[in-house]
Amino acid sequence: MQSSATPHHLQAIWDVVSEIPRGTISTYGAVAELAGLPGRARLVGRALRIAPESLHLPWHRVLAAGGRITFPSTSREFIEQRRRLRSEGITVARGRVVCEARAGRPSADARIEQLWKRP
DNA sequence: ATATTGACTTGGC
DNA sequence: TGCCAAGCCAATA
Repeated sequence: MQSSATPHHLQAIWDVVSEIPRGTISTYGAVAELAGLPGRARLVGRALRIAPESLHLPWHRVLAAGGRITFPSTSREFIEQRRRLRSEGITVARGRVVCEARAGRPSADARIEQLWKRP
């Protein structure tokens, strides 16, 4: 039997993130909840940090509460995340996603809508 | 075994 | 807007 090296909760988090549609965004907290781990946003951050490159997760679509990018504004990660978001048509200003950019995806299915809960 | 850290969140001032 | 304290908890030191 396989005593998996990857804990169940990490896999659950990666699964949720992999389902975030292109052009839409979510938050660490929301992902944690959908993964069945309410209140454990930090674990989501960690899960993304150690995620195997081979999974090609859309990590840039996961933001901190309020649509903020959590990396230092001068860091390579910050620049890269902002670049990827913009390439999907999402507006980013002052380190955060602009409201209109979040709401502009009414077509997303119900499950995905739960990802973004703060207006 | 104890202390600190961190890709977080919420509430309060 | 911003800083701080709590709550969160696996990984590091």
